[in-house]
Amino acid sequence: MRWSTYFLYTLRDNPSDAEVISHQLLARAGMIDKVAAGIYTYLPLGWRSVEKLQRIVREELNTAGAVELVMPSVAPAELWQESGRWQAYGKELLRIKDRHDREFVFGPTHEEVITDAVRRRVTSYRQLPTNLYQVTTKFRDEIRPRFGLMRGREFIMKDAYSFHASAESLDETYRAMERAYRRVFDRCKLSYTAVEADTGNIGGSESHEFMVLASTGEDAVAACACGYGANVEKAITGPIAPPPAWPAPVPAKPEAVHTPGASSVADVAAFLKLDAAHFIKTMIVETDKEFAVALVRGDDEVNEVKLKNVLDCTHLALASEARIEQLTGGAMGFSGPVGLTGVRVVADPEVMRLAVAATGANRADHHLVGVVPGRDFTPEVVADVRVARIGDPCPRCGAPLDIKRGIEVGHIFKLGIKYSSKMACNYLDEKGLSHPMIMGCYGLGIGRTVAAAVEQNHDEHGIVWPRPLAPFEVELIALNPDVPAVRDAAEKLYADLQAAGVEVFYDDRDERPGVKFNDADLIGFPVRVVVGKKGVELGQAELSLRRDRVKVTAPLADAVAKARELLESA
RNA sequence: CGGGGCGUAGCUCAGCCUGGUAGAGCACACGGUUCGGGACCGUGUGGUCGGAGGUUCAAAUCCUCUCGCCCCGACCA
Repeated sequence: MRWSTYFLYTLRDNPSDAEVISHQLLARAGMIDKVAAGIYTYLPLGWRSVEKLQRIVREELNTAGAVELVMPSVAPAELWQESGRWQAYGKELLRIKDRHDREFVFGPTHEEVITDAVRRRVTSYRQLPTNLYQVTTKFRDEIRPRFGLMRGREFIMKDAYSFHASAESLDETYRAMERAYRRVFDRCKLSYTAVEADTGNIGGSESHEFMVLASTGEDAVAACACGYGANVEKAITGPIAPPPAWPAPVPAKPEAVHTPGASSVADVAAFLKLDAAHFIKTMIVETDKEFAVALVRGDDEVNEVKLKNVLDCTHLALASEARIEQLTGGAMGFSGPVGLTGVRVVADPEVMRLAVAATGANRADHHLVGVVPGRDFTPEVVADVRVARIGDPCPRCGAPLDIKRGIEVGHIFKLGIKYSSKMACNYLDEKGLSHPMIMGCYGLGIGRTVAAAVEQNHDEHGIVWPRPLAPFEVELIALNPDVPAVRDAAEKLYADLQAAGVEVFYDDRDERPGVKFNDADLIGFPVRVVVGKKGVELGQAELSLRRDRVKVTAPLADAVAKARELLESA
């Protein structure tokens, strides 16, 4: 491809709305173009990367036994009403009406459509398992799209759905998909980790996320050298260190202490000369079902995802000040579990391990000290609801956990019968009995993976594409295209590289050398071949790898072979 | 949805506080000099100052409303 006839326009300045490096570089390199918040055009160069990733994904999924199809973006509301998600999905679901006022959704995911397609065809265990996938454009009307391709509203995603007659069969496919994902990300040369994850509103029993490690990642993952890894939403830990010894005799019953104006744990701890870990932090929450109270140790934070699962609810928020006063009889900021009635109390195990503690007195400007869990209050539920912290013991081996940030590029779920039971997607077993099919679903963000690759592979000059995702493999630069000898040498190299099957992008523009070099660094193809006046006089071309930018020269006649050699090491 | 910020030329931005003929750099066009790491000189093209309403002799500038975009938070597969 010749630059002069291609559609590539690089930017000298970062777009003012680009925050993260992948967004800045993809925009400056002329690969994406924002059309509206969270909605992008893939320009020709960007689309080539996307297509390369799609090809890799298709190859690995086909190998794993999945079969490709394409479902429509727009689906009738009836299917979503049948699954219950018309109600449950919320505002992220883009709902549209046609000219007859019939309601449709622009699909954010396709469980309903695929389940409908399968139930109308598959009726016997003999037809199972089956695993279907597509690579399509999805739309989720995110509250706040951001970070370019990393959290768009419209985005390209590969989604696969498998149907089974047994949990064993699902497990087999789940493992096969996990292996396929590993091969995809390995082939893209990405540094990633697969971690245990929460299933969120999709539902299901088991779930893993594939995280590309990057400081700009939106998710935090807890990881241990022993191999344990989990999204912090899900991460569990071993028992954490107890607080320092209680500095006074433990009273027979809690004593109220005047703590004027001090409601944060840090303030009260300083005031009472106690450690934050001596406190029981009391959070009053409101769910779609009830009000509830969550207790964690004073130096811990409540993990809302874990709490949601414990309370079995879909929405959860902090209760209003008025509600808190009504439920506890005291001011906000001074709540505690002692004497609380009429609400479910969920205590973290670390709270129950406290020998003695301090907490709010349910009375303005007062705290209770000498509270003994189990003696002075008894929670309805004891369950892990704390956020894992860096340095906490690994639940498997006890070593300190590390917490890193990651970009979620893939997520696989064991769905179970959540959709098949609601939508009557059933099969007959060998005895003629009807059962809902057991399902799995497997998502992989295409655009997000390309963005993650840039986050992980760049330097101060621009993108450093891993070869499998690079739009082109070689950038050929004719430094002085107006010099006939240079032009001829470059043209011959261009033709020879193409004949050798190398994806070559030929910068034949009438630009100054500096412009061409800087653009080459910015768009970041793995190998650069430069033909200039001095080199041509010596019969030489200059080659370099984008990764280290170390220049070597080779006779023009050997330049193609040298370029291929460099590509192999790219 | 709460808090904050920004909308002025294709891009990045100044001008707004304190109302008075709309600016710079880059890009683009033409001429010339240059040509191995984002050249220089000269000339030139290009803007309903996001939109609507209001105040005023006069509004990019002040006021009201509205739309869009960005950041923080809440939310979320």
